[in-house]
Amino acid sequence: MNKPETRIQQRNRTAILSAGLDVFSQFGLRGSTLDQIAESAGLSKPNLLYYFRSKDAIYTALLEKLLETWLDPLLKMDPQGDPIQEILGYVHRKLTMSKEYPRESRLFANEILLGAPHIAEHLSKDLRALVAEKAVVIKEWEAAGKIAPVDPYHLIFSIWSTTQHYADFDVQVRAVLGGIDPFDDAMKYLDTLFRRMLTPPKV
Amino acid sequence: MNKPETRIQQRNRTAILSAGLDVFSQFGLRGSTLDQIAESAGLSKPNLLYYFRSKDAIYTALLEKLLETWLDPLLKMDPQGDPIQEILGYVHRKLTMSKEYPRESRLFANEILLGAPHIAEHLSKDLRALVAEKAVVIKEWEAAGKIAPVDPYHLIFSIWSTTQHYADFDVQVRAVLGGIDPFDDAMKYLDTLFRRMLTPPKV
DNA sequence: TCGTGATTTGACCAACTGGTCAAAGTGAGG
DNA sequence: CCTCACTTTGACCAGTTGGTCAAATCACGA
Repeated sequence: MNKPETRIQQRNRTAILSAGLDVFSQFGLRGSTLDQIAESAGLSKPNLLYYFRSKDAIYTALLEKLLETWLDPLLKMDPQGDPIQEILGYVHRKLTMSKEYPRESRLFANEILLGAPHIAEHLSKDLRALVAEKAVVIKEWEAAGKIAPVDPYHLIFSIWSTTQHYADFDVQVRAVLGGIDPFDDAMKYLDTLFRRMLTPPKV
Repeated sequence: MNKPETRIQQRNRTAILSAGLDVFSQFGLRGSTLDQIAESAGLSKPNLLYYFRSKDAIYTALLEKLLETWLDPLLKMDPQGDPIQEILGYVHRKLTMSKEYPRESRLFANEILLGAPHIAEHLSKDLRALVAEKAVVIKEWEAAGKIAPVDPYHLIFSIWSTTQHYADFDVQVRAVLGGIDPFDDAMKYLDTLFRRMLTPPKV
């Protein structure tokens, strides 16, 4: 049923999504115009709309593609691994994503900040299920005495917030630090923070 | 020079700012229209513009008023107080603000996410100075052995991010938790998180 | 080389939106 | 009750923007 994509289609769709990511992450959905995206993609506006039905379609396609990538680090947290290493590894991966993919982080943040109208369902289904599953794992680690007692949901929220902060609030972080690159120190700090949080008290 | 405000001016300006906060925090600057704000304020559009020069003027006025309120909790951190109590008190106040003033938090978050074009200068002056000052205090507490060694800047970032997360990403938090009010558990969790982070190791 | 479907575009449109303005309405002090 | 400054508004405008369309151009297999 699905016709295979021609090389031109592939190239142009990719260019449009890339341009869309650039523009949407800077100005938000309502703040971005088709002309901006078209120019950034090196295409004419009608040509954009030949590949995507509407502005919203570009935005939605982008979000959906993004969601997988975004959940992947949590998915990779291994129930069989060493608990503290697994959680710290998750923090590490998440912070690295903030550094490597700040545009994606900001696009996502903007969507949620404005009420997540395009992905509400996804959040309350897939995301919720995934977090619930990992929360169980964390509770088991706790029961086994491998980590200190902790609310797994809020632990995850705090990992999300602290790591994404360096992408989403980048301007503020740099204003406060005066231009020093924050990521190295952030990694050390967050490692310490969650290590102290999770290390079981000596008996 | 400044004429005193009449009662009508006071009432209407207040109504406009309140409506602006409501609308801007939901849709962002570009996503909000004067008509929306006017309707929400119970005024006609030209009447809005009798009180504020432009849409941007409403937004800017709102941001400036907000900034004081926003920094106040950090300002109140007392160098003379008990270190751990002071920092945990700050966390507490900040989370309470997320609960009581989510619109303000989201408005602020949106501004920064989009590059903080209206308050960039403020961030790199006032905010930066305030944080630097408090960082010194925290370092002194550390030197006195009252708290565990910690990077004061990233400590503050992590307090901002974890507390504001409950306002800014409210939709996501509630989607994951399935409607349970997050704030009580969040308070317990964050108290634990920062207490474990800051409690000095036994010698 | 040709024909056909895929691709591209200039011209255009309707809706929306920020902002203006002249005129009408209103209320508090004299 | 009158006046004058303050307040309010309907009508309007110009720029922007998402989206359409018919016609032109291109690319590729036969």
